[in-house]
Amino acid sequence: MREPILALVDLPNSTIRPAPVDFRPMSTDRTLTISTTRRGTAQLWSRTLIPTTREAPNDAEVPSHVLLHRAGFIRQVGAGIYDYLPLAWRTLRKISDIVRDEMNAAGASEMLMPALEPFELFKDTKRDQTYGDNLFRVHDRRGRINALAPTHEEVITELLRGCVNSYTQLPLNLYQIQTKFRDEARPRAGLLRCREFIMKDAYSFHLDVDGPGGLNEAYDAMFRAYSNIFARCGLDFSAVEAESGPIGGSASHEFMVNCSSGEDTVLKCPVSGYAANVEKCEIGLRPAPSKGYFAGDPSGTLEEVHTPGCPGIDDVCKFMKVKPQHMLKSVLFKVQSTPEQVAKFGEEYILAVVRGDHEVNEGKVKALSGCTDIALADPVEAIAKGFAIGFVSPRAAVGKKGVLVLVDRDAAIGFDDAAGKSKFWVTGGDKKDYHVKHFNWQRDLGKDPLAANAQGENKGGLRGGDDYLMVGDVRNALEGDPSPRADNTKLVAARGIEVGHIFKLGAKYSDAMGLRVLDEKQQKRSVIMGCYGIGVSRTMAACVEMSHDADGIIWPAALAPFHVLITLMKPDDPRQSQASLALSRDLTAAGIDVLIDDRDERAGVKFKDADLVGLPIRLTLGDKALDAGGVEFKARKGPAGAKPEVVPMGESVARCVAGLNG
RNA sequence: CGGGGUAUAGCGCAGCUUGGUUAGCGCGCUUGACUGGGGGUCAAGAGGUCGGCGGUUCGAAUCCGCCUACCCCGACCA
Repeated sequence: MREPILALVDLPNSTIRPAPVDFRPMSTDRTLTISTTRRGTAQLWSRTLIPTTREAPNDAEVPSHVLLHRAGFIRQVGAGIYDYLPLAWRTLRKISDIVRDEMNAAGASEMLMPALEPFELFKDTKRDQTYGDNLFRVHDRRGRINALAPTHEEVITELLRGCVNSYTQLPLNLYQIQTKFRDEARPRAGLLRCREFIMKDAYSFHLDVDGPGGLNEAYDAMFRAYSNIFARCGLDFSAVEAESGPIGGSASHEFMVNCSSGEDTVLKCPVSGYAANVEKCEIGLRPAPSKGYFAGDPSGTLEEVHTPGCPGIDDVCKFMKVKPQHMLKSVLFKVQSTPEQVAKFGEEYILAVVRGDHEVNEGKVKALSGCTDIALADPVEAIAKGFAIGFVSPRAAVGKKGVLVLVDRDAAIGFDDAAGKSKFWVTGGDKKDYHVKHFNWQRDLGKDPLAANAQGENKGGLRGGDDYLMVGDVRNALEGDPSPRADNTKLVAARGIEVGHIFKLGAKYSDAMGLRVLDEKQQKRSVIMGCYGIGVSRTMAACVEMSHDADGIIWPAALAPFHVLITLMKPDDPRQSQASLALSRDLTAAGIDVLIDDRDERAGVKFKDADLVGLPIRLTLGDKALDAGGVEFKARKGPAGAKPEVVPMGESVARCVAGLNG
């Protein structure tokens, strides 16, 4: 067996398995000094676990999954469950450290809550329902149900209820970095959608929304902190307006790592800087048709077409040889009324109509209708009410009480200005297996819909209101749509991976759980909350998605598990190993983390692994460079065929520092 | 939850259609020799409940049934 490199540092000869190396600088002065400067760490490749592989498992498809596996960062344990090996854990720690740094600087305090929670807590906020099957349930020995926490709003609100009762204790911002659990319907894409993942979640508490100490102030501080965090991580990211989703609340922003393989679509205005998730994105002013909405003669006689087994737009288009943009898509929502409301107004529905090639946006339907509590109608129930699901047209609403029709601007066209003729519409036949062509708004809804609206005819509408039909924006924005923030500017689409999300929650959780404080006027007031999440493990994967090449990962210096890899050409050679130890001492003293590849492998293997693992700088120590009194310096990120450069030993630390900062 | 697919050594795969000695191949691993700056060569090895259970059969990796796990598309998704 070859002489271990470690024997170079006076170690007892008796140790078979080498003891940890003392990488501290040799000094005659053994006085302990306290330093606030971070010292880098050094690690021998042969004495840690970095199981690189030439091939990835067949299961891995996305680049981050393949590369994190091949480079020895992660191993899969089960669906959506992974081991974080030493390199991964170092990177995760680096992310967490940056997160802590910025959260603390923004006035938040770190704490830790349990992963296991009594199930009752989720019943209090009805999230046992809204989270549904995504909530992991655990039965204990007494048959009680516990939840594995997917997030901690309930726990922290409950905590605060017990210890905060005066406005003088607010505002507060508390956070934790912890493993979260979600029983995802379909875990996928390696670390990007897991059932167990590491997350930073923060919760802020306020007496007011506005003013000093208010929610808006904390929200803005978190927005800045998040921007700092992702910038310091070295990520290319965008902050975009977002839908707040089932967690509830008003304003919300997502932080997206810009990456073509991302599964979220964002739309950006190149002029104003406005950016939003496709689910949230507003659409700017769309030019109204010259003759007005719904105006235009029929393109022909309303004609029924037998379309057996074609409930979907695609099926009909194929069957009838018509383009989706000539179809009307009608999507039925049911208003979620209380029993009292049902007694007063009956069952109520909203029919959203968009062009066949567009998608209905539920948030916009809520906004335009003024109904915040709606859900896709149950097909069976809807059919019983006379809506032929799959074959519904706007005509289905005519004559029915308690139905509001929302028509997207692009679907409310009667005369096609661009084509210079009446619009040809295909839509549902309102009975199973039939569609109609030559649909015309004015003729087939009985009268000019907007005029009928104004005159209170047609007897539709919600909650006794007058409108039975409204025209507006009820569809998802698309690339090329007008920007809502700049004239004559089109929205541009981009893909991203969500790594952070901040919300203004309001009093949703505090009201549900009775978290109230006494204000200066002795009044009980609901506490206003915000919550702020960062997917730590997802950030690591997103970084790899964003930054890799055919050879492997390319880590930004801030997230690299080690900053510098010293590749020893001949670990057995005393001159080389001695030089590597001296070099690593100097580097760690300068705060640089060093991995020394001391394996007895061929050069090719070591270089391939170096590229795969992707540390920012590789220093190669071999006879060539040593004879020249230096070390070879090569940046991982750089021109593909760049020749390594020999740097004099004395300048190597400075070069590394410069390379890492640059 | 709907649709599709896969399961054979640590990883990637062949064998199955048409059942039949000891289940193969590449990578990796161990030992040795030669090598030594981009996954080297040669030699000798170790490593398998063929995902599980049941059935058919003289005989099952192979045929049949059930189950499980994992992956992909969709639905879903702070």
